Amino acid sequence: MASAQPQTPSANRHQHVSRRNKNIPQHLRLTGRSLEERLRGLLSRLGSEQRRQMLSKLTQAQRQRLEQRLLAKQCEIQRKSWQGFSVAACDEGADPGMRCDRLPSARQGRSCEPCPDCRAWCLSALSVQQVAACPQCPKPRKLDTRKLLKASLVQVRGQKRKQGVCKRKFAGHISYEVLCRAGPFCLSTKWTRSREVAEQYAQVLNGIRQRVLQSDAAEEVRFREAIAEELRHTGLRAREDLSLAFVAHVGARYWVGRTLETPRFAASGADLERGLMAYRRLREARMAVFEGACNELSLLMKHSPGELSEAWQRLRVVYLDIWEQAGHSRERVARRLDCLEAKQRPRRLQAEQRWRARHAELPASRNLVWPTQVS
DNA sequence: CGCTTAAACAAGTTAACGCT
DNA sequence: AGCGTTAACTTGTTTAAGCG
Repeated sequence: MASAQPQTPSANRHQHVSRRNKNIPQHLRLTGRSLEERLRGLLSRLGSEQRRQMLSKLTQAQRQRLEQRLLAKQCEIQRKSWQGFSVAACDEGADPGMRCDRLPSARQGRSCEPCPDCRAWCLSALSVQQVAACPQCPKPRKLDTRKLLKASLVQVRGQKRKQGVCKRKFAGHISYEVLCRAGPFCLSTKWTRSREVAEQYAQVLNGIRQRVLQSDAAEEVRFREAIAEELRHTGLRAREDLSLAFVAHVGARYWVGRTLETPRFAASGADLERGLMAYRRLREARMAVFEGACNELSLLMKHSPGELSEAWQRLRVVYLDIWEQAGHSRERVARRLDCLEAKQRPRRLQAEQRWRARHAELPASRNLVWPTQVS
């Protein structure tokens, strides 16, 4: 029977929570104003199935309040992250010597899509549609995952992001490194504990990148000139101030499932020239076959397996030479290549089988000649 | 349009070095 | 020797774009 005493909304809520608590073990029961904090802690310790069970026992109001807290926290992390710094998702109270982990992502089993406005990820145990409770995105919406992902990407592309500043934790100290891609070259600076210094480095690297992208000269020429011009402009020294270094990449997906990179070279003096020479040699070897975006089958439409194999042998030898000349063990690098090749082999063989099947279906006139064009 | 890759981006790992 | 620090890789993820 209902009490004769008039109850405030909060008293009502409290009684509701208490009824729900009957289904929950004593040590997990939730009461009073510490509800969200305790829930957050508990949920982080539970497995996914237990978490689901736990959440099913909560009231709508409890769930909403919890979600608001969680989303607000996630939004904060994401906001910082998208402002340009990679912010660790670790707890503030974690061991200062611990490395920080990346935020969970789709390929690691993320089961919901990001909020398109604040890019927060809701917990997998919570309903995707509850994203509407996010304080950053007050509009309730039914989530169409495809549209949603597209919208979020547009949003991010529209934002001006400070890219390339990597934040790391070394035994309690935060350090920053700046990385920047300029065409096939990946520039990096030394580590610094100062965020301001890192931002300054990022500006320099971004300046180099812009100059590389704007120039019409040959890749190596514009890279060399961009570094020189930007350093002249800023008054910084490549080696002394930035420890500026770079690696260059060439595609080798068909053979090893990924790009090949040169060893790391200092981006100044003779080392810069050695690095550019290494890249030139790799590039020349790679240019023997088509370089554009294509899958294994498309590549086989342009070159025979024999041609591709020959091209790979040349590229491989050049790659090993470059690493050996840079002071690395040829055997060790070769072993790594072998390992990558072995991983990629089934995929390559499957493509060759598919190609043979398709090749057999083509009219005889199209079977006779291999396209030799390399663009 | 869906699939695939190269390019770009970001973070993890290892090992060497210097300091106490 | 043990520990902190960081250079030098190494690997995973996302984005942009080509192709059937």
